Amino acid sequence: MSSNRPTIRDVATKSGVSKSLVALALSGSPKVSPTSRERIEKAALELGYRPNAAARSLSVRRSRTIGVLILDLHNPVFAEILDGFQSELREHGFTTMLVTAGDNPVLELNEIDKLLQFQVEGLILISHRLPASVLHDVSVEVPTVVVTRDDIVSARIDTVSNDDLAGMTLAIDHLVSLGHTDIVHLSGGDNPVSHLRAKGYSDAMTANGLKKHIRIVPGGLTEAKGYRAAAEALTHRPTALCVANDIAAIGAIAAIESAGLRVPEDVSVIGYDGITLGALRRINLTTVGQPLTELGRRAAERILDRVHNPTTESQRVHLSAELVVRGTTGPAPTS
Amino acid sequence: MSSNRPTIRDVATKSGVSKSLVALALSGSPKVSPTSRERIEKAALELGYRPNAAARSLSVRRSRTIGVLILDLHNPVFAEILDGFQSELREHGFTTMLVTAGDNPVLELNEIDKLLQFQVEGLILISHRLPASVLHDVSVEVPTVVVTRDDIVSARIDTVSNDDLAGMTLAIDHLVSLGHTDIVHLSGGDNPVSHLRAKGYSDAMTANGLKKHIRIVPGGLTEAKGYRAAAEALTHRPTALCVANDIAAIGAIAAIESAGLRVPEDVSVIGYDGITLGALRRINLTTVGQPLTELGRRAAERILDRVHNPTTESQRVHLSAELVVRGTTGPAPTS
DNA sequence: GTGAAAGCGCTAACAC
DNA sequence: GTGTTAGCGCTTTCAC
Repeated sequence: MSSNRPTIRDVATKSGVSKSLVALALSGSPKVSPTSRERIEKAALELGYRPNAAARSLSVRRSRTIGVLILDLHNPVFAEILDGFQSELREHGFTTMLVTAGDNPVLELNEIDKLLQFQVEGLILISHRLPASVLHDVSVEVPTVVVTRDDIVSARIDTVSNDDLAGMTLAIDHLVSLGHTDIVHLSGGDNPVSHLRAKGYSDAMTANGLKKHIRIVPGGLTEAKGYRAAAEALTHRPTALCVANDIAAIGAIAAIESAGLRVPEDVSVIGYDGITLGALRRINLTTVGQPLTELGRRAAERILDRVHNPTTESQRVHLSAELVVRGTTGPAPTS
Repeated sequence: MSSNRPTIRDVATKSGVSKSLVALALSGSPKVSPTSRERIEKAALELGYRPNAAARSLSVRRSRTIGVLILDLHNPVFAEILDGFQSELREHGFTTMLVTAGDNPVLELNEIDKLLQFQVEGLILISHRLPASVLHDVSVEVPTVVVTRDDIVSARIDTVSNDDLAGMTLAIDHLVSLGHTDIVHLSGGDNPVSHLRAKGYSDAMTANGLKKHIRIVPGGLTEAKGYRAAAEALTHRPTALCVANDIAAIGAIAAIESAGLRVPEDVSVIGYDGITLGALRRINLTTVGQPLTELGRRAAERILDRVHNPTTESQRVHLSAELVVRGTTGPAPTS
């Protein structure tokens, strides 16, 4: 189109020097005379020159860009993780290219492909549901770190996650210590993290001698799905609901209340994630908190490491979750 | 580095044809014999060929990318707007490149610069606080649409926003109809949108003959700031709080309750934005709802239009907000 | 149908 | 210090 943006060539002619000298000057090389440098900088400024990243990337064969795929921007969890690595990467001169694919696995793959076409130097994948095989293929091309998921066992993929199994144990032990036995798990649906949490629930129940009480109601990671799952779970009158994540837990609470029951007097509810959403202050949700920002920070650290020495072995970073006791859990009702 | 990603040249040699034929075939040109096409596609697949976006962008001088600057991913408002244009742009073959700058105006400018270096073909700016002069400079280089803000009067910038003035009138009229007169506005701080909403409040109060009751307490757009502002406002015991946005309103409610007051029996609260956050279902916030996804959709429409015919005059799209009466507003207490 | 060649804007040897 | 040159991977005339 009318793309008459000034190029390095324009700056060169305007300041009466060669292209390469402009390049040198603009990259702050010491081997440029002060006079030339000044003239060049002046010309660049007047022209409103802005380097073309595509051209540079093509030439140096480095994009200095990290691609980030986020599952769902609606869940504050992701915004918090993002906080963690965005600034970190920026400090190291990397731009982050952020894409989302809604809830569509095909699009997800598609977006990763686009990221790769842009020659990103690394990939941070947050809570996707891509099969391990695809991830492996991708990781061959570019350093990849997967956040909030540690079920990937590839020598080329780093993972940064909290220990969901241990986290769930925290939740169940807490409920058991309050006297609960009829603890139902509202699952997060068919994705790796949710599978893990469901397993954590079962394991912890078994460890507490409550194997017979294990009951999992299929749910999802959204508020609406938490609501529906809770409504179903309630037909058997459990005394506690252990929910796959905070957002769904909020939905569960709504369901409990519309059933005319009180939280935590009649039913206790515990979530997972530890989002610091304002609205939660009021709900005062008991939950298992992940160090979200730290998760992001560590992801940046891993990717940076891999980008700089591509041969390093992959690492699996585990951060521990902690129990955050607030107002939605209480003693089991003594019916 | 070890960048041995296959190029079009590799595909060419492997399939025994020329570079240009590969390009033609891969772009689906009809003037390629079925035989060649098949061979080329097979080679591309086997090699795992992926076109280099930087090279293409350089060659065709189009990036097919739209840059998006979002103020703060934590506020669900932005995620919803994003939903609106992301899919729209994708359908039209554009990739969106998303950046955030936290709460830092300098970084914001910096990020825009980066976007421009990547040769984005359009810019969508969401609720930034950049001065009009900067915006103007940017809009000269690339089609720009500003969302949720309409105080920009540049012939080259499109705006897509709701009518904050009218929205505030809705809020105040609602409260007045419930018998309230002591209505305090908790402002959103020093940014264009908040200024507008504050003005809307004042205007509407005046229109209702309540000019003397006008009182604005400086706040902010986060839950914490809403909490603090409400705490201050409460010292004068208003009967209603009209808050700059939903998130801050949630904070305000928390403040009211910790002061031992009830919502809405003692104090009514109305927010602004109409976020569909799960947690809100429980709080049941009365608010002025903006058509957020639609706002995003229209932004995409505008940018697409401008990209395709750069000479079109800029437009100012106004969408109307609507009153969403829920549980946090009620009749003024009959002290 | 297919190939050769030029060029997008930049960087990086390499000469001078 | 400064200029020349080649080349990054791709698209796109233009011949054949």
